[in-house]
Amino acid sequence: MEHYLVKLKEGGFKLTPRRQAIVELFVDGKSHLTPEEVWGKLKKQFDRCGLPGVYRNLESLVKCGVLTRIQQFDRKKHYGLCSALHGASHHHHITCIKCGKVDEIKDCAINDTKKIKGYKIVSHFMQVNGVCAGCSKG
Amino acid sequence: MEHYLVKLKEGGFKLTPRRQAIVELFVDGKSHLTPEEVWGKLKKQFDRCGLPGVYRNLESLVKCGVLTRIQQFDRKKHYGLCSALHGASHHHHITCIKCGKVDEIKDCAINDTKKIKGYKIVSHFMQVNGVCAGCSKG
DNA sequence: GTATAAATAGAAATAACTTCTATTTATGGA
DNA sequence: TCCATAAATAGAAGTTATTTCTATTTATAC
Repeated sequence: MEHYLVKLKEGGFKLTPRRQAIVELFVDGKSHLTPEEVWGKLKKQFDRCGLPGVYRNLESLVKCGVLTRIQQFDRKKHYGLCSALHGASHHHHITCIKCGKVDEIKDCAINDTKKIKGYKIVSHFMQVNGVCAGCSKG
Repeated sequence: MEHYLVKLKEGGFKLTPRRQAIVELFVDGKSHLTPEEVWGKLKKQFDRCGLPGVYRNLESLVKCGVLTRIQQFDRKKHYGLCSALHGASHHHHITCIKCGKVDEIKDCAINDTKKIKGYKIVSHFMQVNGVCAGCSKG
């Protein structure tokens, strides 16, 4: 938890109660959330609480490396905790389609210096969806 | 071109002028397009032409395997030609960020029978963005 | 404490996409 | 070649997620 708040400050962002609460949601919940879901949970803690603020904070948290955006083929934004400790070691995410848990995949065939089919690679995105050990048992 | 129209019919879809024109756009343009972009080009060919029809047709073309959806981190849908001949051989896409050209990547470390970190893999998505040979020269 | 810029709520606006209804059209069979 | 049918269509209206705007509040550095 501490670690994430440090990242926020390092990114030049202020440490507000809203932001702390949002980070806590992700740390405790261990799942990925949409802005609306975050808002729903946040409203329980704060009397007055605006959805636009949630959107802005989620993007701020992405900018300073606390969260990562996750692609789903719906029209919503999805965010998950980016738990790569100590900076930007290259990794992707695997998401449990039952409970929403997000884990990391460290090994990845792509790296941005490699060339594929004559393309100079600029960036890449990978996401794996599956059922986690816990949910498989259930 | 012919090949794609066959796929449409095989999928139980009618072969309408709209659909042929849409497929042609992708075949000729060799790039990925948003529904709005498709609509813009289509309006030049057809006097009356509705945007909802474009959305529906693009989804139909995905269903029969002619097009594939491509993820970008904007709020728009993106479609590209799915040029895997003769059925669903597993592949991903590499997109040129300059000209929008889409190519295929055949080798992929992930396959859906494998297990990662205890997860039973259900599906995965990969996209690579780069600059193609042609655009690198320019 | 106080000045400052950043963060905030709430309202209003935007943009992308979807649904609905009536009309038109591709297609397979007579 | 004509006809019946279900599918495809346009255009209008609706929906939903996200963004912008304005005035107010608040974290932080001094």
